[in-house]
Parts: sequence; C-alpha cells; structure tokens
Amino acid sequence: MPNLKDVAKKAGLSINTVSRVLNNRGYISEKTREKVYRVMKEMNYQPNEMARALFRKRSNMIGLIIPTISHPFFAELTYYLEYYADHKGYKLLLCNSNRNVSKEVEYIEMLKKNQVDAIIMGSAVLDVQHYLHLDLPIVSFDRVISEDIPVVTSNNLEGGKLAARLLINKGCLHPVFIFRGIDGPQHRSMLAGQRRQGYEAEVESAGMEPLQLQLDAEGSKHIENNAAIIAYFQEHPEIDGVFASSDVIAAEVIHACYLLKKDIPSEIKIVGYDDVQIASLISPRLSTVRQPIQEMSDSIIQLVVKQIEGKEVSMVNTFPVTLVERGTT
Amino acid sequence: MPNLKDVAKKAGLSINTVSRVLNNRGYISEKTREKVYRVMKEMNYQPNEMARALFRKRSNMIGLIIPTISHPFFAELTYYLEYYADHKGYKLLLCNSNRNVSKEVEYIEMLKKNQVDAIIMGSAVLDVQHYLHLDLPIVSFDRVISEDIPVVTSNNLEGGKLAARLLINKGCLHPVFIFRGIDGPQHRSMLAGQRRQGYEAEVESAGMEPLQLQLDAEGSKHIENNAAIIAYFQEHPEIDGVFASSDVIAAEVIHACYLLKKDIPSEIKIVGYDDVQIASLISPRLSTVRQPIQEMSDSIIQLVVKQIEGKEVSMVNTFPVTLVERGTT
DNA sequence: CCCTTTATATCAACCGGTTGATACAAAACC
DNA sequence: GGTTTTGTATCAACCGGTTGATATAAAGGG
Repeated sequence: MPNLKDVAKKAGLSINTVSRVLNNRGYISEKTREKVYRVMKEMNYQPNEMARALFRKRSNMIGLIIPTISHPFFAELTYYLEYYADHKGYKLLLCNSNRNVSKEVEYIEMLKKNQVDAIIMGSAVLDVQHYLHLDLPIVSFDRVISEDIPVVTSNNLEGGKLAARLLINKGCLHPVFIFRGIDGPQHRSMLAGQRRQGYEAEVESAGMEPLQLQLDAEGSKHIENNAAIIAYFQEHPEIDGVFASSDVIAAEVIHACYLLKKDIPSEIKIVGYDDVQIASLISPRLSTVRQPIQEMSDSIIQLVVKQIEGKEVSMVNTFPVTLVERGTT
Repeated sequence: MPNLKDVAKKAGLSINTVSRVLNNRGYISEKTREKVYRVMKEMNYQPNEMARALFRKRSNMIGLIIPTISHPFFAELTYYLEYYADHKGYKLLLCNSNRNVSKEVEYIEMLKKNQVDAIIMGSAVLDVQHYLHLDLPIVSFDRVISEDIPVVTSNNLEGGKLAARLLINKGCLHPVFIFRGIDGPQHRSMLAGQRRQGYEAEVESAGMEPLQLQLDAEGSKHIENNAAIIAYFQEHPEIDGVFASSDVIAAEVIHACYLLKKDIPSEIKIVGYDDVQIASLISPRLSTVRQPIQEMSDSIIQLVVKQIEGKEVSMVNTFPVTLVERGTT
C-alpha cells in the first residue's frame, strides 16, 4: 500500500504539501492540487485512518456491547445503530457479552485500549463503580447506570399498562406476566422491570391478582422454557391471558398453547413486547407493545455524537410505546 | 489517559524500558518489572492499541460485510463469528450493505482505510474485478467470488435434495420451491442457487414437475410476500408441499397457510433452510435443513486467521447439512 | 585482576500521518 | 523600486507506541 511519502515522491512534492491538499489547509495552487489528486488516483492511494486517528485522538469508532446479537431485538437495534452511526461517519465494533460480568469488563477494557470514541451499553450487569473512572462517553440502553450517564429507553411502565389494559379489555380474568429472570424484580435498575410494574398496577386496579411466571435467565434453550410454560399452564388452567416481556417469549408461549391445544385468541390472549420481525411472522400474528427501535437507535447515536463533541445531553430519554393489535388478542 | 511517557516518568525509567516490560523483550530485572507493573496499575495505564497497530501494521480487526444483521441467519452467523474472532484476539467491524452495490464498495474502501487485517464478505454483489487489487485477505460466504478467494458454504445442492426427498417421501405430489429473487437463477455464482438445483434434480427424478415461486427481492415487507404466496396458493390449489429457501420465508408460508386455513402438515408440508432460532419458535415447529452455523463460523475465522498469518488455505470449504424433522412435515 | 558474559537501561529511528512556524517567491500597492 | 500582501512549499515536532544498536554496570571465569 502506498503512503504519503510515495505519493509525494511521485508528485515531486514534500509530504506536508500533499497532506495539506488532503486536508484542505493553507494555500495550495490549483495545479498542485490537481497533480496530487491525479497521482493519488494513479497509485490508488488510501490515507491510513489509524495514523490520522492517532494524531487526532479520534478513531471514529463506537464500541457496542450487547448481550447477544442473535436475539432479534438486539439484531434490529444494532441494524439501525450501524445505519445511523455510518451516516455520522462512525464505525461499530461489535461485542456480545452474554450478560457475563467478566466478559463485560474485558470488552470495556478492550474498547478503551482500542481508542473507541464512545461506548453504547446494551448489556449492563456491572456496578456503577466500573464506569466512574472510564472517562469515555457512554450511552446506556434500557438501564440506569448512574445519574450522569444518559440512558435511552422505551416507556416500559406505560407499555406494561397498555398490555395489561388490552388483556383486561378483551375480557381476560386471569392474566399472567411471563418474563426472563434478568428482567425481574431483582434488577430494579433494569428499566424493563417497569414493564412488570405497569402491568401489576393496571391489573390490581382492575381488582385482579397480578400473577407472574419467571423463566430461568440462563435457560435460553427453548425446551426448558417451553416445559416451564406448559407446566405453569397445567397448574393454572384458569389462565386466559399472557403478557410476555418480549416477543420471543411470546412466541414460546404461543407454542406452548399450540401443544396444549389452547386456542388463541378465544381461550387465551397473548401480548408481547418489542414488535420485532418475528411478531408479524408467527401465526397468528402477535399483538404486541411496539418499541420505536429505529427512532431509539437514532437517538442513541445522536447522544453518542453529542457527547463526543462535548455538548450537553439529556440524561433520560424515554420513547413512547404503541399498542399493535394483531391476531393474538 | 496516561501514556508510556507518564508511566516511565513516574517509575523513574525511560520509555523504552517500560515498553520492553510490556512486550517481554530483552533483559529486565524482577525489581524493575514489578515497579513498572505497580505504576501501571496505580495510574490505570492502558496501552494505546492504535499506536501499536500503526507500528506493527496489524490492527487485529476484521471487517464483516453482510446484507443485514437483522436477518436471523446473519445475526446467528455474526454471533459466532464474533465469538471465534474474540477467541483469536480479533475484533469485528460490522457493516450492513443491504445488498447495495455502492454501499459495498464504500464499505470495502472504508475497511481498507481503517487497516482491517481481513474482510469477511457475507454480501457479495460486486464483480470480481473489485477484489483483484484489494490486496487484503478475504473470506467469502456462500458465494464464489473468484478462484483464489476462499469460500465457506453449506452443501446447498445436497440440502435441496434432502428437502425435496423429505417432501416426496411424505407423499407430496405437487411441491414448490419458494425463494427470494436474490437466491434465484440469475445469480448463478450464488451458491444458494444450488438449493434450487438440488431440489429440481430430486423432484424431476421422481417424475414430478419442479414448480417455483420467486418472491420480490426487495419486497422484504411481509405483506407483499404474504400476498404473493397467498395468490400463488389460490392459483395452484394442488400444491401440497413447500421447500422455502430460508426459515424466514418458511414462516411466511406458514402464515399464508394459517390464513387460508390449510392444515400443516396434513394438507401441506413445509421445509425450511438454515435452522435458525425462529424454526423452533414457530408453531408448528419447522422442519428444516440445518446449516452448521457455529462450525461454519469457526471455519471462517480460521480461514481469516490463516490468511493473515500467510498460511495456505483451502479455497472451497463445504459443510454438510442435516435434515431436522419437526412439525411441518 | 583482567576479560568475557550476562543483565539492565538508553539512543535514535520508525510506523503514517498532521500542523504551527517559517522560508521564499510572486503579485499588489504606493 | 521598495514594501507589504498573498500564495506556495518546507522544516521540524508531534501522536503513542516498538525495536535494533549501543552503552553501562554487575557477575562469573581463568
């Protein structure tokens, strides 16, 4: 690969002059400029962005840490994050933490060593202290890390209420909230926990008992979840409505119903959360609480860029959710 | 952020000595070594990997270009690619091309400027010529770019045959192959086209006509696909089996059957391709041709690393597929 | 005790760029 | 024509590291 020196030599100029052409700095004659461009094209010269980054102390890279890209929600989120990052001239470094604490620590260190300009945390199992001396712009997703780290989230409380209200309005008398361990009460700071709270509030105010079923956090194997859901349905045959904390869990619930030959929506109604592709792909199509993933991604990137540019940002960025009624209610 | 100079000053040593400790080069006394480590810990020093990369001409970054991370297949592939890359000390730079030619060109240039050590092409709509003067290790996925660029793929021909044979064995008399435009005959070099060929060969040898339905390449909107599938089923009521070129398409077919109240598997049988999460999430669970995504990802990373290290690699790497029979056949 | 090893630390050049200060020439002004 | 202004190109230092060559001191050998 040719470098500036090669270009300069071939053009009969000094390195700095060529660099000046590249950066549009100082006075350069048209003749010189054209010659430089010509030679660059001839040699197929590409500036070394690493060298530039080193000098400028700006890599234009953003580290993205999520539990796993194979989850549809994070896949869609990441798609849009990459889209908006690219628009602003940033590249995305992908990290799957699997919600593993030590992996998260390692990735944060790695990203810092690699001079990313900012980190987007979509997985956050670490304590605040780890972030204090990080000295790097961060945007958190769906979890409050600390008061001075901006967070982007959907209105989970409202989402929980919407889902509960829909089930109630459709005549459910015994709805249950089904969630993964990670989304549960033990992780208070996890904003997704508010889905549960919204659901509880609404169900209680309708004079019903807010039932819950917690699936094993690690048991992402469908079989285990499936067994747990089926067992729960058999123990509680009165259940006639489900609010699942994600569309993927809702799909598992639907499958359990299929196996138990419970008809949807006549015998049991189901509401998911997220509105990812799978929601409109399964049969019947899933009623769900829609998070505006694209807008949220846009916001995340904007917050990242603003912070990098040293501007003020708002700390809590909550996006409205909307109810999407389809075939399961 | 402290740098080597700061560490050296605080430890009362020269920069180079400290660098030697970091790199385990030359003779260093235990005392010196310990002192350096202590000071580094005290200052929370992290070496600047960009500077190291600049000198070593090795960024330890791999560029990944795929159509879109939001497709479940690429999401799972990417999950494992990141996993194995991380194991070998490489980071992944994510690029969604949307199968857009100019995007692909831009991304390739960007990756080159950013000094990635190699590129994994999961999207490849470009001509060979673009890759010729790239002068960078490449591994292609599911598409032969040129003779000297290694490719990793599943045995698509065999997969097509397996699927067709399953449908035939289960008694289908009028099976149809449904695929997206991009996977079709016009892209001969696309190995996924071989799924069709395998299917055709098997169906013909059973004395039946190999029917086909091509969905709009761009119409990734479910609605359009759905309408197309439903229309096809209404025009061809004799259809009693479907081989879909991906699990996502199979899900769309299942949904069309749900709307048309065609019972699966009694009235119509369906086989997908990939065996991604969604296959075991939909109801009934999808029979499909399984690609060994994890092993393929491992192989891709191995090919990448070998090439970076200047070793010889095999050009064609075909992985066996297996039939996974579930509820749709 | 001198000479060779062996251990330890430093000098200086380099990776591929950027940029403030500066030299030099040509054009513009009075 | 001398002086200022403006245009053009170069010098040298820097970003944060790495490394071959070299200097210096301590230990070992005869």
